[in-house]
Amino acid sequence: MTFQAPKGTFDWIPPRSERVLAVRDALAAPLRRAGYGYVETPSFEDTELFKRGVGESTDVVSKEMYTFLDKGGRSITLRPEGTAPVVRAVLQHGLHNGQLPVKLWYSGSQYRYERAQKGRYRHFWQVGAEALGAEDPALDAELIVLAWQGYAALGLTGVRLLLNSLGDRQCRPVYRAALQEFLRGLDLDEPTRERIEINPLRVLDDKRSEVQEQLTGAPLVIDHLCGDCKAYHEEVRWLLTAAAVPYADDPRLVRGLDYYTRTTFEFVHDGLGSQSAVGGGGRYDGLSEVIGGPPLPSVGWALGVDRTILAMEAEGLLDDAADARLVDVYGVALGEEAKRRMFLLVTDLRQAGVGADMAYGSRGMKGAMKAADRSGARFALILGERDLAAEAVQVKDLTTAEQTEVPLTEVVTTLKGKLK
RNA sequence: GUGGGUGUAGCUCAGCUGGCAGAGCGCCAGGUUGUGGUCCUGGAUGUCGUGGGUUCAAGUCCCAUCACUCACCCCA
Repeated sequence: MTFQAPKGTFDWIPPRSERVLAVRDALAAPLRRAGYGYVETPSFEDTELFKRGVGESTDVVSKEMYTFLDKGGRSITLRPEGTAPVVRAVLQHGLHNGQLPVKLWYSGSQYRYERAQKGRYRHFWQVGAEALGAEDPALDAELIVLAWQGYAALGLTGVRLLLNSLGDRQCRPVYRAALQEFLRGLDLDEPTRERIEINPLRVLDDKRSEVQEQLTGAPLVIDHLCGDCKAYHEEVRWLLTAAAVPYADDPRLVRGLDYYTRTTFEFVHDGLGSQSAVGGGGRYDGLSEVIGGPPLPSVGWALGVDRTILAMEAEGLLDDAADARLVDVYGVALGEEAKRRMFLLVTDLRQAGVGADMAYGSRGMKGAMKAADRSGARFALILGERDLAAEAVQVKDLTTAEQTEVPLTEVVTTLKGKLK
């Protein structure tokens, strides 16, 4: 009997798993430099938080949540997204009672019950950022710039930024009604007709060509923005241009979650199979109130870690051989006494900050050297009876095959010097 | 939830109109009893996804089932 990872999930294993850490670090670094503090929230929350925060009309809530009753009869849901939990944490701890905006970032697992395909899994990882409690286009622009810098730091060149505004509580309802009227006149299937009444903006996102063809004359949000929203949007665009972040206006860009208002954006890439977004976000001025808090206009984004790795793979940015190289030094000991001494030597090296591994088990010289080679280490340390007698170790450069004898007492400093 | 494709060694896959289970890579060992990578030789590993059916005989044909995968819907 063997087990496998649950349907729709997968494992990160070496060497590729190194990229998970690297991507998280690269995406988080710009945030830390911009004053975002780290927040970690539970992987599960009260189901009601998502129902109200994300919106009952969304697919995420209506069919993609992992929901169960705990032993106390409480309805619990594995988080399908990170924003609502962060807002909940901010409200719970009163962070918004201090200086605003509250700037936070997070990194963690998300769960959605969906049919898996390339770039879309039931368990996935995101790095997210939220700036809460301030209505300022500079904040929207700041977040977009920080995400852009994160992608750039990873070497990605194929990420494109799509930008739109969804309006606010003044202009959005007017637009919504106009769009509904237009959509009701189209020839659409039943599920789509239902969507017109529940969440009409999402119809614009339909990928089917027979639907897209009919949408050519659809009213656009951008034409219905009120004066405030228009000015806000123009300022965001101006700041992005000034910061030299290229973007494309996409008047059809909408988002799947109900809480978005005004600024909406998506980072897209062509290497994700049928998916297109590596990251996305926007402004959510009404979310706090929806879950019982005070008005707290905010903006944020979430970037998919596994999708970012897919994008990097598509651009040929992954180097498995380099990722497999974990140590710089590899010990090869011959005989029991030498092995004991090598164990201490390797421990000393690690203590001194030098990555070191050694051959375990009962491999012969040849096998141990082979292991040294496979480890990707630059140097092999060879220690046998002769060397022990001489109180020395053979240091072999595996790239040049050059070998020198170094006194045991000097090995650590010698290697530290060579690896500088 | 719906549709297509694929399940054979650790990995990538071949296996024709049914007739002894295969290759490459990887792994282990030897060639070299203290030296890796290249090279040579040898070796181990399979419930051919699972269950049933047809047949003298099934990896191969039929049915069912499960898994994986890609796509739709939707989304990071």
